[in-house]
Amino acid sequence: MVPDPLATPVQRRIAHLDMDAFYASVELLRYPELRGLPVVIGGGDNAQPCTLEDGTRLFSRLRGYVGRGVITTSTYEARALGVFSAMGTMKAAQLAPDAILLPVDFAAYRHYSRLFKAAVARVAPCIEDRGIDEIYIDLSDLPEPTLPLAQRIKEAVEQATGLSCSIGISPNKLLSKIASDLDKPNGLTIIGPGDLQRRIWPLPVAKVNGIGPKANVKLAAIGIHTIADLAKAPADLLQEHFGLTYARWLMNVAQGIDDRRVVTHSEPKSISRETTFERDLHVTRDRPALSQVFLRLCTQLESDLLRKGYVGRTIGIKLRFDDFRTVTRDLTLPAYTRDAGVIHRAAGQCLKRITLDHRIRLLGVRVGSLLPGTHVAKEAQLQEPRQLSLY
DNA sequence: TCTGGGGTCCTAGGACCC
DNA sequence: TCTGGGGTCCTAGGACCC
Repeated sequence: MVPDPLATPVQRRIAHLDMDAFYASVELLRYPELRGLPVVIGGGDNAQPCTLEDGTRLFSRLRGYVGRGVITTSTYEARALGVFSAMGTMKAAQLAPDAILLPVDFAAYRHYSRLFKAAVARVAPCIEDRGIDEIYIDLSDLPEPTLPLAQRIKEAVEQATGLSCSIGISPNKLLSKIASDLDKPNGLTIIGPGDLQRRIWPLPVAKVNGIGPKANVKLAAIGIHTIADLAKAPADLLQEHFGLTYARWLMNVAQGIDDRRVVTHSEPKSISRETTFERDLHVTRDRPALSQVFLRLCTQLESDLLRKGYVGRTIGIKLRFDDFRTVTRDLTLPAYTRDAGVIHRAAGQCLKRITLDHRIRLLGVRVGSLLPGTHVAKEAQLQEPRQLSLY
């Protein structure tokens, strides 16, 4: 039977679950003696703690950090000192020189990510992955009342990982995402009818997922700071500054309207590798170093594609210059590939199209237009390296 | 004290085809 | 010879997110 498009949509029940200070919390499982201290994650391997013969551990401090790293996560104690995600580590060292610095350990975070997602799935299986530390969950088809259900999910996560999370629940992703942040850490916030004006409207517009720094500045310039301001804003004013599409979306946001589904499966579109150099490299003088990194990125991509089972046919490069200007070039090949040599040659073609008149800060290589590799073996011919020298 | 690495989506212009 | 649309693919840049 065809669903009636005019039928009243059933109220959904969508949860957003966000792990609390995820990377830092995983590190605290491993180093419990750091609980209660300001700790930041973002060091390189030289920030690795060392263990003395008597078993006591020595930790690096932020003081004296030199390099181009950024903080990926900080404990709530470090946040109290003004240290937040994405802040340059050298700046963080100014603010909190005595904070503990730990290196990032993605393998460990991925492990705990799998654990918490599996635990949630046993309670509520309709899950959308939103990265390593957060998910959306569609609870609509579960019979249990919202509050005990949410508590059961939090307990399942705690049991499986020893970690706490914050959950927001509302009829849609937009509001649930905002809600999960309202009572962190270890929060549980349910947004029901009538809560929009009381709990959402007073918030700054930047709390909305999709309003980033640029849009925030533009909104502030026309006197819109809170979501209530946005709700009061005339439609034509918004349209004048943001265009029809984005203006409509903004107006829906202010009314708490969002029809996006919870997407339980998606295929990757691109895979990339990039690196920022410790110092900006000179195109000719540092040629050997640049070439070596360029080749390494391509071989890493080959193994990423192999491990994940994909081939791609759009090869792209990304350069960031010393003035932070970023340029990209890409090239679509006639056949799919995962071969490092093929990627390297195509990326080399891309590189030739860029005027290199500044030192280079970052180099990246990307493979897009991905297809699952097993399918391609039948449907499209994998390009052999020898054939590629024709290009 | 300049700002990581891995992604997605959107826009917009040009090529090319019908 | 001039003037059209529509549709798709490719490319570059930018905003945004975790």
